[in-house]
Amino acid sequence: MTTQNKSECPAEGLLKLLSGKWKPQIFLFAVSGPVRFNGLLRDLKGASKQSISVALRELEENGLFDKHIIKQKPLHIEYTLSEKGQALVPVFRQLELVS
Amino acid sequence: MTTQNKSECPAEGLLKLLSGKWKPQIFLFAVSGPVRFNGLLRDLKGASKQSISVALRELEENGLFDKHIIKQKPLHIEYTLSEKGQALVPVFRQLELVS
DNA sequence: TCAATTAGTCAAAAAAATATGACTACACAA
DNA sequence: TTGTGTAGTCATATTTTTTTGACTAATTGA
Repeated sequence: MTTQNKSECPAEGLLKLLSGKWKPQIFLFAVSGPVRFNGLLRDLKGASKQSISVALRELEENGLFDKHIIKQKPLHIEYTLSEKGQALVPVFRQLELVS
Repeated sequence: MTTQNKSECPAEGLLKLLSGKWKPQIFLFAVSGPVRFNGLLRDLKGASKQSISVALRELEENGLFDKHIIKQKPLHIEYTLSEKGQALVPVFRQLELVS
């Protein structure tokens, strides 16, 4: 750590987390249902594997998404909104109203 | 414009605007009262003139802050939350609750 | 008139975020 | 055993954001 970040806006971390490139879109997709790596790669025109990978990891590490390994038939991984993630949905809606 | 940005999360622009470096802190200060360029330069340890200048301009251009030229005694400029800016305060509070 | 305070701008450098393209590894079907 | 789909990683560009430091310009106090 540097010298220490005194004060700070409490919402800052969350704002940063949610504003990265592709994050809002990924979040929006996730509101409608589970999201998958390759699906996003197809749907988000212009997004790279790397970006999607990083976005999903960060969203998961910060507890907004849950990562589920589905051992069924095709064997794949699903990302879904966690409870904390769900709690953000109304905040997003409010944000839209302000725009 | 490039090819065109189809879809998009409606809150995306606002998220981007608010998540830039120093922006959340500046916003937080503004909730307590008018903010000024040199005041922020003093209070935000590590922030550069440039960053503050850009942040204030962007917040103003996007209608979150109002810029007032105070012709009184010391003659200075004050930035205050606009109505739209005020409308964001409860959103920030909600955001804090989620964290 | 000299120095400080106000509020910036500008070009260039440094740092951080994203994209590119190659590569890995497992499962399944033909 | 070759090919397809799954889900990535990694090193290296490229792009964007932020910082640095020099400079401007008007106002005020001494």
